[in-house]
Amino acid sequence: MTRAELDFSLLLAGAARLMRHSFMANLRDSPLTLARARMLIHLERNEGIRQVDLAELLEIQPMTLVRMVDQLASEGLVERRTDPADRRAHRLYLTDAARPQLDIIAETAAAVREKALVGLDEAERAQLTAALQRVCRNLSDG
Amino acid sequence: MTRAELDFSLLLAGAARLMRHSFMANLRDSPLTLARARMLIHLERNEGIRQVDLAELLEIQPMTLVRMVDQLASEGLVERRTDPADRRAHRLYLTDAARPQLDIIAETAAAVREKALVGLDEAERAQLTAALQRVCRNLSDG
DNA sequence: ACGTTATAATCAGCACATCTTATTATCACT
DNA sequence: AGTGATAATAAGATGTGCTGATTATAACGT
Repeated sequence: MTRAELDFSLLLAGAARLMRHSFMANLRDSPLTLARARMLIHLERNEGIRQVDLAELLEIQPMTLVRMVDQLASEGLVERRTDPADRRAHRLYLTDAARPQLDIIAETAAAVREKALVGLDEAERAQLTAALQRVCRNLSDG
Repeated sequence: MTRAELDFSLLLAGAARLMRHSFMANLRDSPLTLARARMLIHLERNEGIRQVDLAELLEIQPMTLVRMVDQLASEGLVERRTDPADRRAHRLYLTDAARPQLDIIAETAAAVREKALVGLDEAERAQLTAALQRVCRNLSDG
């Protein structure tokens, strides 16, 4: 661990990079990536959401979401249905094929979390979670 | 903050993404990015390092580093010199033009850190840093 | 001394996540 | 009916990473 790693930005970026490696290693045989998993999870909790609203939830640009939906749709995990009340809009739904993928995501996330948090007790884990949530809030506004 | 954000992997990835946005916003008029900044910082502390060794330090593939060195060299921030003792190898050096960039990096990192850590006292910041370092160690091995 | 193997860098080509700018269809409001 | 906003998308770019193949050089074993 060099001194450079002590800087917060690099430390956070490094942790995220390592976590993503770990996540991907657990998903080697799956069409999923962390970003796609993130999208599926949000979709599970917000089925029927419009693309523009999901993009805002994920804090990405609508066009970025279009591409991700294209991929997930081509893999048969997500379905676009035109909104009957607004023919400009598409509403997004998970397919049956997506359900087992969501289970895999949950297992993978649990495995990565356990590996990442080895040596931290419950209180420390709660503190870390709370601190990261605070960081997200701080960086989100403005 | 949805329930999905509570999952550790997504929370960490989200925090890193927001941090990177913030970092980039602070560097809008610069040729630097977070990855390039990371490389320059490691280079500052290890001038004359060979590419393969820097790649290992950064935990990226040598080819990935070649591209980054190409970019930084084309911007005049980094210089390749052939190793007199091993004509296969290049040793990397910062140019004078890189020094002010390193100052900018330090300022940007400080600004981002302050924005990210608003509302956390010194003890909480130290805990967060320690926890993230532990996470990095945990995810690094294996 | 020579041949094999390992190493350093690079070429070529790809994948993913992300952006910006512009376009099209549709909606909402006046 | 006309104007402006909105939803999705097209087109094209960038940044960050990968794998596999290639070239030059070094190191080692016999």
